[in-house]
Amino acid sequence: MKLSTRARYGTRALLDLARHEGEKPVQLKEIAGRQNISLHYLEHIIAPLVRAGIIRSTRGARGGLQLTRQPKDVRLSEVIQLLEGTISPVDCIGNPESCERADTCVTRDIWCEMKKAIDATLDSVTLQDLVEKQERKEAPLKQNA
Amino acid sequence: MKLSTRARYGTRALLDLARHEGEKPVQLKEIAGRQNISLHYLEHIIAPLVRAGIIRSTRGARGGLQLTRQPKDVRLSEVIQLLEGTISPVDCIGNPESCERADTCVTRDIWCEMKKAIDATLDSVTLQDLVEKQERKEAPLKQNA
DNA sequence: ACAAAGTTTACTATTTTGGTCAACAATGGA
DNA sequence: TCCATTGTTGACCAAAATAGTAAACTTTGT
Ligand code: FES
Ligand code: FES
Repeated sequence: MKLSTRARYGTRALLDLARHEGEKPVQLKEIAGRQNISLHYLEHIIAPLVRAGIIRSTRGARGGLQLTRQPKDVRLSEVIQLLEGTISPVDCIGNPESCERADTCVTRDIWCEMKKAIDATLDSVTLQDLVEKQERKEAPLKQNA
Repeated sequence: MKLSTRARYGTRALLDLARHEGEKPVQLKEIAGRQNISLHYLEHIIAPLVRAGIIRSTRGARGGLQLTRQPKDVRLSEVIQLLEGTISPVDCIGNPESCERADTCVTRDIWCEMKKAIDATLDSVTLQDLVEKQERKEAPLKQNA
């Protein structure tokens, strides 16, 4: 029950992108540098997000990445789903055929509830939430003043 | 974010044990047979449960396994914890040192909430719940009569 | 044309998972 | 006492997933 580095790096990259977005696209290289993630590896991680249309990319000189939606409209549930492939603790949730006698299996119901709990948690958080949280954490002096 | 077979097999084995408990110990061989799990593999899976004292084992002729507590006092959270090692989606929940700058990391907070959600779900289910659920599923005719 | 970006494919090393096997230890019964 | 039976342990192994590297390729602005 571990999250892969893809999910963690990807989320951080997306958060980084959200925070540094402006008129101009943000280069993958910058994100990799700031987040201390291998550029080559990050390319692989970002790919599914681009394919899914969460990120728009423009190649060539002065190219880079941009979010296609506002951060408040990007839920972590969707992000993790794309990065992790699936969040199901067991395969038979998605396709009951993977286990024999899935219809009489009682543990399956429990794993199913687990998935729901995870989904609900991730669904309640948007990229905007993360951005705001980060800003609060990075400006503690202002809070105390 | 997948559960290992150890967690799934182990839970099923424990459920099987709870259902077939009587005066005499239940043999690992029987459980393996009923649940269609490799005996040798199941030995390894059961081991941490014995070590943790959830199961009492007696060796030798006519030996076998017995629960040390009533099924209603065995929570899945504890079982999965033992079988899976940890339920944390990331290491830095348990030991914050594993990530650098864990104190300013906002994604960590999210993963932490995920863990809480999972824990809560598993904590709300006991072995007894599973047994009852199973019995309801296996006797649908009686329900309809 | 050229340099600067992202894209894609191929490859690799390491770790985790999911087992198997065999020696061993303890126990009850003949 | 000895043996069959049952659980315990540690060594070992193959396959898959994970994490990462490298390089060729495509697109685009200047
Ligand atoms: S049906 Fe898949 S775990 Fe039981
Ligand atoms: S501190 Fe561990 S994920 Fe950020």
